[in-house]
Order: sequence, then structure tokens, then C-alpha cells
Amino acid sequence: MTDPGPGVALDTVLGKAVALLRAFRVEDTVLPLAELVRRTGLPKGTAHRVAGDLVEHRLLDKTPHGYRLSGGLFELGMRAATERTLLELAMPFLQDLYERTHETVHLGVQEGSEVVYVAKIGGHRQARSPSRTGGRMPMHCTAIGKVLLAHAVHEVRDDVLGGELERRTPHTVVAPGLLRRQLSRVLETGIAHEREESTVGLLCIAAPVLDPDGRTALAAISVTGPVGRFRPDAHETALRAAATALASTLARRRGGALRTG
Amino acid sequence: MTDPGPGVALDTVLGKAVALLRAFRVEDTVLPLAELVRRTGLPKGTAHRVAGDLVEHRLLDKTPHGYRLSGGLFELGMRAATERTLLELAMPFLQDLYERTHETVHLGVQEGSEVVYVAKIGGHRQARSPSRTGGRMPMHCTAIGKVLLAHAVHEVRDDVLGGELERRTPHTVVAPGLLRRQLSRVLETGIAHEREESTVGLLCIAAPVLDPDGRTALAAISVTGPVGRFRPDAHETALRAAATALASTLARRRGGALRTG
DNA sequence: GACAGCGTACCGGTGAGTGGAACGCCGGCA
DNA sequence: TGCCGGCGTTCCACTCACCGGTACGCTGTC
Repeated sequence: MTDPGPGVALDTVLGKAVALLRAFRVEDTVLPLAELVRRTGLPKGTAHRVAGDLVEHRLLDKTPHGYRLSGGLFELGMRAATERTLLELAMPFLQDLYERTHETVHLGVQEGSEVVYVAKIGGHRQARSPSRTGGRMPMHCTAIGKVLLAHAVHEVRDDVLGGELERRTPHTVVAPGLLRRQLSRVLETGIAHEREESTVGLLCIAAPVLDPDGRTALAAISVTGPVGRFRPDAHETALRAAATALASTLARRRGGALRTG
Repeated sequence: MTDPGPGVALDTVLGKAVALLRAFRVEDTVLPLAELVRRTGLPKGTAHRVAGDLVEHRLLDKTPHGYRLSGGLFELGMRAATERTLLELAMPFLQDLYERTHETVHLGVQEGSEVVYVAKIGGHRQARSPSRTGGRMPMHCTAIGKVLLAHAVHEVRDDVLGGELERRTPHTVVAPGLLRRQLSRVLETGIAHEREESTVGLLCIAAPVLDPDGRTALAAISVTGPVGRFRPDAHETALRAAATALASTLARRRGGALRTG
């Protein structure tokens, strides 16, 4: 069901088109036709034609070296109501937080059993982190993920805790019991920690942006920095302030739908 | 040619799908099926089915009140190489600029004969501006637009200057001659001004992010603030610094393609 | 100079997609 | 209460858009 598998129904035109678009990973810039064929499994001729159609519709750009996701797609993506509303309302708070900490600040939401980063802001001295705006990360090894997981519905929590907890670094928590205990503490303290669990050399703390009901988390905010200079405790207050302030702003502007429910 | 018209070839499945997605304007959050039918001109049954397919492919969300652009589209859009690379490399400079000015900061690129905003960052006190990340604005009445227009190829410049210069406010420059003179000054000074030309009550200055060749502008950065407290001259230095610093960063990391050329 | 990998183009068969029509549901209005 | 317009949904037989195997020309590389 939730398993997207490698290919999503290639028997329909739309499926092929989406497969071509999704063939692009976050780190890709330009993919030649042959690579698209390899990744999607589409027949060469078909891929060629559909890609051409996508170019006409401004979803792909054609370059001498292959295809590239087009700016039209960027525009379209920025119209996604949930993410854009969240982003616009959150930006001032993220700015404040960045100014106070001068460390990388993230805003993330839960999507399925993973985290999607809606915003990432940082300066020149930012720690080298693998996260990207619009990118995904597992929940069990990131501070934002733990916060969201702690507040998630039982179904998702059990799903993640029951599934494989991928070891990303020597410090990744892969024991379900330990992780469950950490999640309990997150609910008590309102703060989640990550200590080199997704990337060696990186520390992170996160706080939830709670729904007015106080149980479900609409999003989470985090501050990340490198081992050595980064003192998590020093930023807790600012982080909490940002998260709760954003929460009450969201509660006020409850006009736009921020969740499917 | 560059006129997309209202509908883009509804005779193909892909065309219909794209039409449905593009039916969403920046300010829309949820659109009922009937509204989609109205905007696209598709037969009701068809719209229903295609929208359903789009939901399956995670490009649309279905809510009790209608359809909404899905988070999957946000993720996809953020993979658009040009915009994302630019955004990631620019963010630290935009942060610096914001910290120094505490006014709204924009990053924009030229797309056709319009401006597309790739980033917009601001704090709580930000001026109420109509711009949105991922949104479009005309070139003739915005500071970023004027900068890009001044450096654009003759074709585009003549196209814009020859076309209708929409009057957005009483201050909008709608005389081609005057505008052309302003553009010349932009080339001389390296700074473009906007004085309530797109929105009453708003001032803005912008500077180009130049290609190493020094002629074409890859993007533009601007600082915006409200009439009254906003002193354009006070921010010129910081703005120039940000723009040139970003330019040399881009020149260095010339790996990824930032233009079709 | 043979070859492998790529992008491109062609084209007849066919089944996925089409869209008109009809249904049931609601909420507004008289 | 009963009518009516607008909406979302479902159905189905026709047909034309799409499919993908095949073939071509181009480029680098052994």
C-alpha cells in the first residue's frame, strides 16, 4: 500500500510522466535520456516521446546533456497550499531563531513515515548536513523526526518502531526499546535531541509546533550545529519560543487547511 | 508562441493533467471539482477521472472541500536543479543581507518576460508585499524586474518595452521611453529602484547577480520596505555586497548548470 | 575500422482514455 | 414541503492517442 516500489504503474501515460519526473533524485541536476530509461524501465522510444511532451508542458527542460526538472515545476510546487502557508507563516520565526543562534534552522513536517524539510536556513558557517529543502530523512535518526514521531498517531509510531531502523552512523539508535524511551522523554520535555545519529559530527535539537489541541504536531523546528562549538542547551529557550510562537500564529490563522486530518 | 493562452492542448492526457495542476493560482488552497472544470474547460467526467489519477500519483490531495496541490508536488518542485542550486548557494548571503537591513529580501530570476521569485525572507515587521516565493511579477514595475530587464537580451527587452506596460499603481512607469532611460541608468549604477510602482506604500532596490562575463544577469537580489521608515540609500552597500559575493560564489561552483544558455 | 551507446524518427495495431448521459445528494428558495 | 440548480460520482461503447518494436545516424572509444 504505502510501498511505492520502484515504479508506479507504468501502464498509463500519467504514470510514465510521473515516473520520469520522480526519476530525478535530490542530488541530480541533469539526466540523459538513457539514464531515465534505466531508472524508469520505460522503453527508449516511449521515454523519448513522453519526455518531449513534458518539455512542451514546461515540466522538463531539455539541455545538450539531457533533461532537467524545469522552473515551471518549481513554481507549481510552491503553490502547494500546506507547505507554502506553513513556510510563509513560519519564516519570521525561523529568522528570529537563526539570528539568535546563528546555526542552521530547519522546519519539517511528517510525510508518511518520513520527515520532509519545508525550510532550511543557514549562514556561511553552517554545518555540512545532508538535509535539503524539499528533501526527506528517516524519522528515527533526526531530531525533527523524533519530535514528530513522538506526537504521531500510534499507527505510524508502531510502524516505524516495528520496521527496520536503518543504521546511518555508529550513533544511530537502532534499538526500538531505547528509541521508545527517548520518545517518551520527548513528550515530557518537549525537546528531542540528536547526537550524530544521522550524520557524524552533527548535533541537533528540535521542538514540536503543536496543534491547538496540544497533542498532534503540525510541524517541528530544529537547530543544528557541529560537534565542538554547538551547545544544545544554550539554544533550548530560543527554540521553544519559536515553536510555541509559531503554534499560536497557526492557531489564529486557522483559515487555510494545514492538514488533511 | 510565448503566449500560453488559457489552455495548453487539452487533447492529450498529459495536457489535461497539467491544465488541472496549473488551474491552481498562487492564492488558491482548495478548489472544488466544479471550479476546476470551469477553469480548465474540461468535461466534468474527464476532470473527475484525471484529478483522481493525479491524487493516486500524489500530485493532488483530495479533501472534503475539493482538491489541493499535494506535498509531493512541493518535493518535486524543490528538485528543480536551477532554482534549488541558486537558492542553496544564495541563502547565506540573503541571511546576511536580512540581518543587516531587517527588511524583506528577495531573490528573483527571469522567466520568459516575467520575474519569478526564488526566495523571499522577512521578519515580523515585513512590509505587506504581493510577492510570493514561486510567484510571478511583471518586469517593468519591480526593482528586480528592472535589473533583469536591463541585462536581458535585446529580444526580451524590446518585447517588454514594446508590449503593454500594465499600470499597477499611479506610480507605475508606463512610458517606454522613461523606462528605457531608467534601464540605462541601472546599467550604469548597478542598482534599480522601485518607488510604489507595483504596490502603493512600498519601496525597493535591487542589484544584479552577474555572470562571470559581466553582461548577463543570472538572478537579482532586492531589499524592500515601507514608505516612511525605508531609506533605500542606506542599504545600497549591503545589497551590492550580497549580490557580488553571490556572483563570485556562483562563478566558482560553475559545476551545476544554472542556465540553459 | 568495428563497435557500443546514445538520441532520434517512423508507423500500424489496439486498448486506454474519452466525454456524453444519467443518477443521487445536498442546500436554497418559495 | 416540494421544487430546483449545482455538485460529485458512475457508467459504457466508441475511437483515436498512445504504444513500443524497429531502424537510422551520430558520436566517442577500444
